[in-house]
Amino acid sequence: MKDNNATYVLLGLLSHNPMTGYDIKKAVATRMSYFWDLSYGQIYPTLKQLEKNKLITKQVKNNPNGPTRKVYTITEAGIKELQAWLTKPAKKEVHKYEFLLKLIFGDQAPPELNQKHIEEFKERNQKILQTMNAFEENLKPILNQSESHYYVLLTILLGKSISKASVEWADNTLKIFQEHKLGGEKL
Amino acid sequence: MKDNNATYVLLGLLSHNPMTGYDIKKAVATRMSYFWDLSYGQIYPTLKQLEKNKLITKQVKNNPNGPTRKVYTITEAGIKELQAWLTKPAKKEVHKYEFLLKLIFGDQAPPELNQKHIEEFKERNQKILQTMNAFEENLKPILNQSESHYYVLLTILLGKSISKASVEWADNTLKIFQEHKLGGEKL
DNA sequence: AAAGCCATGTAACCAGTTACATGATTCT
DNA sequence: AGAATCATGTAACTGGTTACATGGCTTT
Repeated sequence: MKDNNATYVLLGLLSHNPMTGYDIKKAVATRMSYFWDLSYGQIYPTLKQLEKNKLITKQVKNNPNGPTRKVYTITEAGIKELQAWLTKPAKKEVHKYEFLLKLIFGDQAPPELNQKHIEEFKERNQKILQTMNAFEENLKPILNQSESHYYVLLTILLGKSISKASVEWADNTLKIFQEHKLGGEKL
Repeated sequence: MKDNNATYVLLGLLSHNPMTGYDIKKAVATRMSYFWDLSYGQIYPTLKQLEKNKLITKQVKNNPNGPTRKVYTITEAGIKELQAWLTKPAKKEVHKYEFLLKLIFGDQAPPELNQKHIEEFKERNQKILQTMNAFEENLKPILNQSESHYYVLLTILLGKSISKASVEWADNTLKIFQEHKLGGEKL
């Protein structure tokens, strides 16, 4: 049994609801969009492997409009596996900020270009903030329906804080760029 | 010529100073620690390939105390390649928060465990904050020595803002956990 | 004496992306 | 009519990690 994170994302999601691979993709792309990602190239093979290890079971449902849906349900053994993983300390966060890679070598580029990278970073974060706010609004009215919603909310709140801090940094930095430009000097 | 990011990290660093593979590893681990990482398994093969493509040149320096140092210097063609890459828009940021993956499935675990994950996240971010503050202090006195230092500073400031926001989120979240525990209810 | 740093590198592996293939239904 | 969504999946590739190998010097 492989113990990569993809495995536990699937087990975790299936611990809430039986789902198809397609559903899982969508669930990750929405409620985990800020901090995780999974492609079909990971999902389908992992589902197959989890089934083989009896951590999930499959029900093939005939679908009149479209291909047959394969709905997966977590087993007792699957729940145990998930819970065991939860007790292990989390690895440290991994970040890849390609734009910072470009900015840190900014002395090799015209200031306008550096500014453009910062502006685009700002826009990406504003978009994330909007998405997170929308999730939060959707979540609020159903918060009492399931304990799991509280935990989803917590992850959204972190996404919001970080995006907000990122937008603020971008604003401050752009201001500095602007001041130096007005003065006619190089940064 | 491959155009993965490792290539441009090396070109960028070498655009500031001639360096060995070992130096590059250390430079990434310090000034880029917040937003990038490279292993020797990427560095040495990439250096070889960059040399073959004449974007960098190698000087073998005999080293009395230890193995021979291979110092790499960027060429004109290398600078051009770097600058061309800088003009391309940056890909969006990639984040992996394994602890959020554990937290989002927190309904499958005892509250103390979720709390522990948050506390460890907080500690990681406090450590980063300390490191960033130390970098900032080291940078301040030499800020005028080279334009590139300003750009390094900007990346440090973003790292600081995000870590600060993360610590604050952790504090707020832990407070909520504490309140619910005192009240005897489940979260 | 042992741990850690300096300094090189490779091979095997694991993680993750992308492009492709298929095809019906539903929305604009 | 065309685009998007539903729904499955694989193969080839790229990116990145880890473990190993080597060995002297320096610090505790």
